[in-house]
Amino acid sequence: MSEDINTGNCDSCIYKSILFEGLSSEELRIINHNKTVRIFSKGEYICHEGDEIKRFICLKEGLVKLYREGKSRHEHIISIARPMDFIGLLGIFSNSNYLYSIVAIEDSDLCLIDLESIKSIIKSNGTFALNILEKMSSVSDQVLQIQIDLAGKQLRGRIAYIILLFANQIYKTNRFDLPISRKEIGDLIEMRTENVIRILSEFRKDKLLKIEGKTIEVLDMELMKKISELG
Amino acid sequence: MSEDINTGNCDSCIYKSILFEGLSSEELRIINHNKTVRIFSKGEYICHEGDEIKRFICLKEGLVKLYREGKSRHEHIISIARPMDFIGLLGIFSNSNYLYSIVAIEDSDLCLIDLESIKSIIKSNGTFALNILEKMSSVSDQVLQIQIDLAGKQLRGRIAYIILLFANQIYKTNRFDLPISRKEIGDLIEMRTENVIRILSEFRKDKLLKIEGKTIEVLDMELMKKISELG
DNA sequence: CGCGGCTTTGATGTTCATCAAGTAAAGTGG
DNA sequence: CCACTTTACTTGATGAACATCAAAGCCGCG
Repeated sequence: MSEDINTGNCDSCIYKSILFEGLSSEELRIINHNKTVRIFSKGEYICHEGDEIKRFICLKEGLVKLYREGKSRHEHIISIARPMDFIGLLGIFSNSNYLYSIVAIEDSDLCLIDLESIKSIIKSNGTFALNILEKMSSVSDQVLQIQIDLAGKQLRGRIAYIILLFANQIYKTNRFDLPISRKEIGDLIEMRTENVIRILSEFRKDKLLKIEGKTIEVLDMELMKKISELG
Repeated sequence: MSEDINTGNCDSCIYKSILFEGLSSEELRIINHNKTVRIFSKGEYICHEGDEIKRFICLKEGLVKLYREGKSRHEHIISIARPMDFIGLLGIFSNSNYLYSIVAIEDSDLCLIDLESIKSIIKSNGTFALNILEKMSSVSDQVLQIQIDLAGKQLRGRIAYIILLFANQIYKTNRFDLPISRKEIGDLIEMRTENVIRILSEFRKDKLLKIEGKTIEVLDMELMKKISELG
């Protein structure tokens, strides 16, 4: 990783006040000296399923997908994560190797912090420990919640659910550019590409959505919510 | 809860060496004074979806199911948990109220520890904090893993998966009594009761299983594994 | 310019939920 | 303890939902 850089100190980091609040200057120094900051290009792997977990992954800017290769079938996307989603916490304290791969789906700005340093600070700083605990609990909840929500729905409901997730959670606007392909949507909500397309077309014909390539606009938010909930 | 009791000190508890190892005698005293030990009968609720989370739930003996009421559909069982599964850790640090209900499906021996006491010890004891972190990471992983595994399978594969989970993970024997009804199996792996029965019958006809009411015996473990993986 | 991956639509068959109907088992009240 | 009610279990038939197959247009990239 010759292109690794270590610029800026943690004072200017968005995570300073959220994750590292209350750390002593010595603890911050440890973090600062054991981190790597780097931009990952769209499509680049941040970690591979099976790799040893050595660093705590912090997404500062961008968008990533976290997925697992199915043994029998195609890949299954577990989560699309933004900064502040703390997706890097998933499973890192119970496994020595990653159970999934993480790939940048937009150019992304990452901070990789040595995991042993994090652990040593957890041991010495209870407030930090509780903070990490809360974040981990939260990210696990969120990811699990989505899996459970999707499990009970049929295709139209799943598409509505994921469209709303992009519109309300990720981009916070009715009109946005899908960051992933139709095929990847299928991998995310467990359905065939053809059916993703078919149902998007149906929603277009029913004036629920306006679709231009990757650009989606939600026209009837209320009906969309109903389909998502009941579907 | 007039029947609450607080018998035995933590020294004789199965969790002593696993969860509370390294606690000072003062910390153990806090736990001991802020816990409630009680037997919950089969069918009894341990917590309800929506209840405020006040206590850390420790399953000492027995079997519980953790589930969520679907808004539109029937209930969805998230996990069947034994002692040592640390199911009580799911979501308790990120929510003030339970996202699910927990019910005893066998007579179960529980220890309920005041959550604030646990949190205060986390703050003062880093090793304990890291220990909790590992257990939480582990239980989240396990639960999520099952949801993801099931998502990609069709009915025969799901039934095989859940039968193997009971045989290998929970009871660790080829022959066991199902602790839940056919309907509950359906709620656990997201399929209709009728199809649970139908596929169990198929497996019986194909000499994969021997079935007598609730008693199940796996006759062909290898083929079962294949169906589970490929299904 | 041609190749491969993404997108789209249509046709077809499989998988599964739903409906229906009946038997067995388990709890309930007199 | 027995009639009664309810709940669990089981099988078959039917249609809806969905995967799969096929074919063609599109787009970006070497």
